[in-house]
Amino acid sequence: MTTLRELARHLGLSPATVSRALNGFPEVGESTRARVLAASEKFNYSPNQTAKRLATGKSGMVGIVFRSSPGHGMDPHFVDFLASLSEALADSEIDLVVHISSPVDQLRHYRRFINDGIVDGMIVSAPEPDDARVALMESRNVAFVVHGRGSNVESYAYYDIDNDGAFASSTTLLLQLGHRRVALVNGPEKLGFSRQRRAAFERVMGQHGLVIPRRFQSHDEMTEQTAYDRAAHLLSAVPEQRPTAFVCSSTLQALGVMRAAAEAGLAVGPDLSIISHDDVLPHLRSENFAPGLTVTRAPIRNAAPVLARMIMARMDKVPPERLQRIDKVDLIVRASTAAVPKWGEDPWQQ
Amino acid sequence: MTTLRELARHLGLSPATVSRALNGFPEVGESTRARVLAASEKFNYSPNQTAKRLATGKSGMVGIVFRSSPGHGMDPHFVDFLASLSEALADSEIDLVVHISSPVDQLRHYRRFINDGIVDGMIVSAPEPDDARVALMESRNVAFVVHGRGSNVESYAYYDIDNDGAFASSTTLLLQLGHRRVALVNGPEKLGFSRQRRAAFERVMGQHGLVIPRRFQSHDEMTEQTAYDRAAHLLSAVPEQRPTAFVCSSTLQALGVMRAAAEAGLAVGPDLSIISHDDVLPHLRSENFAPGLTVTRAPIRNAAPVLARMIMARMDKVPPERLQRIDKVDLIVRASTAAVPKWGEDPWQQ
DNA sequence: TGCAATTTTCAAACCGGTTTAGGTTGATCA
DNA sequence: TGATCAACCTAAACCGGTTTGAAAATTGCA
Repeated sequence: MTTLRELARHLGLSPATVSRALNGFPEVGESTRARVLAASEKFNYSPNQTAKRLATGKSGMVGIVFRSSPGHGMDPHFVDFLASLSEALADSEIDLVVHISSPVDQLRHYRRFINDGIVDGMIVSAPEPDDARVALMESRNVAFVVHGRGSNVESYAYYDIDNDGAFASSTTLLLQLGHRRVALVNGPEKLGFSRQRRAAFERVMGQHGLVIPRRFQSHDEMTEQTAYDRAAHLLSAVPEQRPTAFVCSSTLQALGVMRAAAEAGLAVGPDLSIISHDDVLPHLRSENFAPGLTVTRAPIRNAAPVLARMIMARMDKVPPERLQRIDKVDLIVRASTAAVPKWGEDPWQQ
Repeated sequence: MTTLRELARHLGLSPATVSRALNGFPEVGESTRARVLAASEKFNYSPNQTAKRLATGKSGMVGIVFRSSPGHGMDPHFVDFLASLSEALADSEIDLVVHISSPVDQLRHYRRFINDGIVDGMIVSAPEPDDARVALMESRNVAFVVHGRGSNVESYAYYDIDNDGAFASSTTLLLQLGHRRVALVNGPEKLGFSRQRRAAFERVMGQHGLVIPRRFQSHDEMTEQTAYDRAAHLLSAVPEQRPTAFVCSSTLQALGVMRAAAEAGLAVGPDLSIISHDDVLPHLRSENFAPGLTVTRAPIRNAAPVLARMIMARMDKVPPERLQRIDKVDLIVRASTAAVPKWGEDPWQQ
């Protein structure tokens, strides 16, 4: 391992000049810079990152903490997000330090990242309205960006999709098709995006004078199995008490509902409409479902490059208000949605 | 942020003593140590990791590079491994730096980790016989441990499962049940574990005088879809040219074969036997398959704590020969394997 | 040619820990 | 009482970069 000092000695220059030459400072003569660059190449010099960090006070690392519930493994959404994020950051020579922990231990990992000065930025996923992680980072003055929003009035840097627009469109479509008994299969109740989605759903339904009984909204882990359980239960009711349409928060959940529909002998489309939000996971292509699934589409991968840019901007002290972005989502209609069947035209009976 | 020097000033001690007191050196008086600990608590002192690293020359970080093929996302095996590894390392205050890259870019990431002194150890997955990553790390004298073995005669530290034993048992079981036309659905050809599995399969078949035609062994990415394609093709042949049993390298592949069997109108068990290796992924429980899948079982999560201990030992210069472990795997028989049907008792016709 | 203005380079301090090589104590022993 | 030794503590060097403040070299202009 060549050090900067050695390189300087070989060149008959001071470490200061070599450092400046390598980092592109303007106060170095062009011929000198060329010599330095050549020598650094020749001696295969590569600056010690740790020393650099100590001197500059920047670690060049960004931290991220994923949740993994004990028996469940990691949410495929997180996995896809992680993969695309790693790619997006690699271009900027930023390294990603990943911790995976149970939901309860999250804060412990954040503290470690922050107290020990391991990273100079954090990326937060799936925030809640008054998120403890956010509060911690704000009090410590750590740069961070958020994937999603805890509420509609956050002051931090975030990238979010237009959950409100997405679920308003979905709900409106179902209403236009004549559906009245629509059930919502949502994500965990506390999470920001779940709230946004639920609010949009209830608002649009409300505007049509429809009130959704409690049991036709569920807030759970977003797995195929829990959605299946939920849907199977609802579909086991007598026809006039069954939903004629489901709005799901993820394609995994939609799969669960489709399985329940199949078991109940209902044809998806003609007998039962299903619509879902689609984060476009690699192994789960909604266009290949049978029948093709109507979705609001917003690839989770799109978030990565944006958040990568944002965290770098935040580490350069760009004010967070400048770093807030909400992307529209597309509504893609396929065969899983159709006009309400005759037997299902009445709204819920309270 | 309190520094060590500030803490020392408050205590009327030298930084050296404080450092020693905090790190448990014996040459510090017990009363002094107590005072230091109390003060460090009171001032909420936490040593700057970067400074520590520079001084000690250790980074306290371990690197890992995962492959993610473009359209495919990350292999669920890797994901599960990552999650358990992160947990295992967290206990030792070791941080995991994760890069995710396409297979071709792997070496570039390894170089970055090593040249820039980001990590002081690497964890390698799915090695090949003359693995370029291994060669790089050996030439640079970097600590590393390997999940799996490139060949049976490696000198590095590794944790592997007894692939040979597993696939020998599976193959033997099928032969005992009367099967002769057994097809192998294996992982990528170059990888160490694929070679071990194939070798065991061919050896046991050979011992019974059976030679497997080329087209009845496939080496591919381990996805449901490719296994389905492969099996569907084989099962489309006339009955006397069809395999009566499949040996799969992962439960994902077994799912693909089961799907192909269903479409070919074959009942898994009575008409077609399927056996698979099972890494016990959280969402894919082989006991819940219909019918239950006969497997050789070795949870991939078991590897994490072992490898975590090993990499720490390697960083402490424990010689790699001491750090080699191969775990036996269990053969669990369920309903997916049964005696060969009458129409399938003849071996392959060349 | 002379002197100020501008470039270019350098010595030294700094980041915040660890570690080496010595110093002080006070107790022990002859 | 003075020498010896352990126990405890400290000053200063060190890790390998960056950055400040000033000096040296070059250039511009009268």
